[in-house]
Amino acid sequence: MPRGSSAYRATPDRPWPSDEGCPILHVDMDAFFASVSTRERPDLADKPVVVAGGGVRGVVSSANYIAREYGVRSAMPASRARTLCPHAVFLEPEFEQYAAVSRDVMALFREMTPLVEPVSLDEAFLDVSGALRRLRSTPAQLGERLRARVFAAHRVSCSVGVGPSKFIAKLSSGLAKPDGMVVVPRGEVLDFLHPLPVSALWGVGEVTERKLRSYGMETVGDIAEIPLARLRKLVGNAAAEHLHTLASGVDERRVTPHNEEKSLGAETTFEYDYEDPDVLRRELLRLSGRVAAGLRRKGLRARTISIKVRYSDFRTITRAYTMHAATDSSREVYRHAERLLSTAVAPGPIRLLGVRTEGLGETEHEPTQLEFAAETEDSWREAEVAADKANERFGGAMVRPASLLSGGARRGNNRHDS
DNA sequence: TCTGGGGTCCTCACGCAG
DNA sequence: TCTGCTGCGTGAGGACCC
Repeated sequence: MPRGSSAYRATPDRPWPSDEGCPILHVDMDAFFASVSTRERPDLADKPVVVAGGGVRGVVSSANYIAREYGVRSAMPASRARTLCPHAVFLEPEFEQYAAVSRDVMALFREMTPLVEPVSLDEAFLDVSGALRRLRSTPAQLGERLRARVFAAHRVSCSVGVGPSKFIAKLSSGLAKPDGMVVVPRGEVLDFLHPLPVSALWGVGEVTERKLRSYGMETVGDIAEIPLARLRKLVGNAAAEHLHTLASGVDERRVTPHNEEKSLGAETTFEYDYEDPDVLRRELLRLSGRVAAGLRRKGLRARTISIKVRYSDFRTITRAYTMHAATDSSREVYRHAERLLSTAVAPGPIRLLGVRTEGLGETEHEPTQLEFAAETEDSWREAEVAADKANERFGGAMVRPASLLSGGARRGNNRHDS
């Protein structure tokens, strides 16, 4: 950007730029997992720290800013991170702790405004338009107050972007990192936006960036200028509309506190590739149980069951089956997943297996016609609900199918298998 | 370098029905 | 009766996000 991101920051001799008409805040925790895992460890304060899943196939979940100076990035294979920064301290992720801190931080946000939309454990959008008068503050003042409160309560820093829309607020928080705040005035959106590289647009990843660059489009301004019809030919209708609108500084998406879930799944990468049908079936049973338990916990049922298989050469396939009636039964999910695996998947060494459920709807306790036909289904479900309660009470998977009691596959980075 | 896990959304192909 | 068109549901795959 011509003015540089510093133009949108406050300095000791210059106040914040105008935040009038900028009610959207994007709050992003700085190197969240690494920060939480090291906040009780002053001995690690000046050392590179990498949080990465265990196993030979783990990837980096988070790296502190010292490790990033060596080129370590999240989603990078842990083996690569070790090569780049051999003296870094590698920590196992502590997901329960991250989730607990995240819950508390989101609760802090909700004290300011009910319009909080969590994006992930470590970031959220806030619409503070209703809170301005009540708290007698401007958006920038609220942003600074939030940052101070989060640090005081949890000793982890966060960055805040303030803007007229979600997209601008999100870009701003990225520029504010680490531990800062950026305000982009409503009247300066296009000046801010147009010099940025095309990859700054939400929805432009590696592939689309390559494509756009190959047609000479380097900046967001280039996207705004190109005729929509030409952009459609390049990236398809929906993406073209989306990119063109964002590049013109328009983003009318609201902050929505409750988004309905569209799918629920679980997958696992094995430490070694497996081909043995018994091992694969056991893993499928475990994954089906986890997914169905998740459905029951959330009061949901699914109509479509799909499985995902990644072969040793990284070729990935999915196979799906849609049922007449929705289910939340582990047994039912497994039955369809197993049939897909045995009939629709070519044999070969497999590194990843996944189960996903889609077409979600809320649980209706009135049994469906088909469930009447399947006389035993209700009693199975009752047994599964009882098992859920036992697992909830005693923690972990205390109650599980007998076939899971021994001889499982060696799994890699199992995030939720505590 | 050798690639996790949990998601959303889009495109395209195909079968089916009107 | 056959063909083309259109809309819809489904399935598969891919790109992208955190």
